[in-house]
Amino acid sequence: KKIILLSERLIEGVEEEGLNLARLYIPGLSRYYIKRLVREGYADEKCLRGLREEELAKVLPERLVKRIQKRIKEDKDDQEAKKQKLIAKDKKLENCHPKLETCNLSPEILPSLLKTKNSKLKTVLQIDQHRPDRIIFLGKKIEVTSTEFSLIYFLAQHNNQVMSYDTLLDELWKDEKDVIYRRVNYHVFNIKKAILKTIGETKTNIERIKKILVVVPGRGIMLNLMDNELIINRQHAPAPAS
DNA sequence: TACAAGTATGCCGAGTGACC
DNA sequence: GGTCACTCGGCATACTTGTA
Repeated sequence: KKIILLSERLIEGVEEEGLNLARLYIPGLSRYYIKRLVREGYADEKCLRGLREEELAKVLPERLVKRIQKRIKEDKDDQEAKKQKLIAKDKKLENCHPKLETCNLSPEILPSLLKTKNSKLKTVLQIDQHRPDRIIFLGKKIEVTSTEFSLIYFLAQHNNQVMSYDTLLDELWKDEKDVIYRRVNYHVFNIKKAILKTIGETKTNIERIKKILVVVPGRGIMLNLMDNELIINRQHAPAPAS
């Protein structure tokens, strides 16, 4: 246990007290800033959650503060969404399978009994909120920048919906007034390039990427995946064997 | 712990090519 | 010819890393 802890410290370059913060994998939260946070007594996500923006800004640069606040907000929203989803699922199960009610099975087990054939389809895109430095495409890790991650994450949250340039600009650059659609294009292009570089720049792959990251001329951009082809993880996921 | 140097990132301007 | 998507090079800034 001590050796595991030590190697984790070596990898992250922080003291033991800073490991909880390092495990958040927030881009820009380097060992230097982790140390500053620990020194101020903010050693984990819980501490950060209780902090106001102004307090965080005393220790960290504004840009990093915004990034942390955004992560905390998304975590909160996600927990709420999961709760609602579970409630809805339970209700659905009660209606469709009245007999199961009498089996004393937990709500966690019930859904697995009702899996459809579709759930066996291969995952195309996997996004882990705690690893904003990469996405997983067809089982392969693809490194992305924080902006690229935010973009793909937003598109994934609105899978199969054309997101207009205005919406994307509002969402990703809400504090800036002079952003132009070229920025969006630039990052979309970078994502495509990174994916193709990893999976291979063949004609088939190029076509496939075009069908998945659809640019609708004059309207916007859409992520086009089946529900079962897309996984958005909010928890630590095991690394793929690539 | 602090700082200098190196690296990564984000952005813009400009250019190209495809399509209508 | 106009519009749009894509690409590249260069620059400023933010961030990371090595080290005294």
